[in-house]
Amino acid sequence: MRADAQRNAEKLRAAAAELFQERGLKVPLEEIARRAGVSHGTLYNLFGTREALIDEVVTGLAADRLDETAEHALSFEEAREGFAYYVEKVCELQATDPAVADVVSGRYPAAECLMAICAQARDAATRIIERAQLAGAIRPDFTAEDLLVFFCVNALLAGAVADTEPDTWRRQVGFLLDGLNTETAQAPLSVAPLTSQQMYVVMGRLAGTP
Amino acid sequence: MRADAQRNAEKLRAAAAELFQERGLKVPLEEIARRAGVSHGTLYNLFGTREALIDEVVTGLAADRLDETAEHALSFEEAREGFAYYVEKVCELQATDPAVADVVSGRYPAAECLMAICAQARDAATRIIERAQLAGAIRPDFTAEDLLVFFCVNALLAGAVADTEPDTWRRQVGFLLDGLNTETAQAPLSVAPLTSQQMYVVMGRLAGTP
DNA sequence: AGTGTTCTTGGCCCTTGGGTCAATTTTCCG
DNA sequence: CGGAAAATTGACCCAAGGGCCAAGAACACT
Repeated sequence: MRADAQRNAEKLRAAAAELFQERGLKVPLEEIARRAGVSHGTLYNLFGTREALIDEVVTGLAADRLDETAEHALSFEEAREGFAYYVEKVCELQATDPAVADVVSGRYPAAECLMAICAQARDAATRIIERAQLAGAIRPDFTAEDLLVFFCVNALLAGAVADTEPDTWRRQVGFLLDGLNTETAQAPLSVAPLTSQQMYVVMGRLAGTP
Repeated sequence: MRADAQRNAEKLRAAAAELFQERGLKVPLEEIARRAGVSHGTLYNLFGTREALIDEVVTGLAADRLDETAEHALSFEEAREGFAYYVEKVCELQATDPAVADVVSGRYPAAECLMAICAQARDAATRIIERAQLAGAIRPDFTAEDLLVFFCVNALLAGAVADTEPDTWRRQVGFLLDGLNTETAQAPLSVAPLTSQQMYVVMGRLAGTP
């Protein structure tokens, strides 16, 4: 790869990272090219698809913060508090960074690294949920799939309110957390939980991958 | 208005009602015209905008069923049961009829009748919630705005799962209902409820009216 | 039936965004 | 420095949808 191409790729990665964080992963490629100061043809030359570009920058965008959050959640003495922390913190990350919202929502299933991070989030959720359930802190019929679907939905809500009421999503999170307590009346759920595959399908549709 | 124009308008209303129920209020106008057997130019002639067309058919599409649901909810002896019935039933209507989902979500704020129905739903929600709160059945900090926002979010979820897992939304509804019980631990909410105006803005954005 | 009014038609333009490609420019290396 | 190889450019194409409008068809009144 020639030196100028190398430089352009770097500029594009930087511009993409910025714009992804500002406006989410579906920002027009053309704008990324513009911010990088190259023509959009060059972007297609160097990366080919949006997914490839995502894969090169998304780790730095989201993985670290998500991992940290999960780790910290598991370090709480009280499993319930750890769980509540995890849910709120992930939602907060989504609300403050559209790129994280899109990553957690598994938008762009064709982006391998993205989906890896998404799967990782699912695993972390499983561990945190199971720990809380073993401690008798949250209802036993709540699954990681339920939580990830909730995250997707929260991403939409948080995105919708970002510039006017940036914190309303916290109310819905509050209702959810209270609905998961073991003490709650807990009318048994009438519907089976989603499988992992079903969850990915649902998330894809929620994110609008037609 | 000439007789043929009258006939065409009727055919268009019928086609619109059908397609709105099948695919939601944002179905391409061009398809409505095609199903009605006229050119899309005619549709623009007779109605001008999508909103005008919506206004002429939406009452029949949604108002009756929503009213009935609210009325029935208020006829329960137990306020809590009435409330739970209302939430589940509205969500079910949304899940089985994309047009209802769009109406409740207040998509197309420019459509007067639509917004009237939406406001009516909000009033009904207020009455049902207040009754349940007076009976001590649900938490006092839950507002009609919270519920309408939840409905919007549910509309998105239900739409996303309609053809594969048409009932998953019931799980999230179950969590919400359990989260609203008065017995629940009820960590106080950290965020103020939305005002009515704010709610409409949020709903508009959720529905994707840019 | 004639004739003026009203409707319909379908082609055309606009916008957004993804994607392609021939011609041009830049780089690199002998 | 010169020329081959590599990269860049920006014009162009496509698709979906909304919307406009001049020409022609249908209607209705006399």
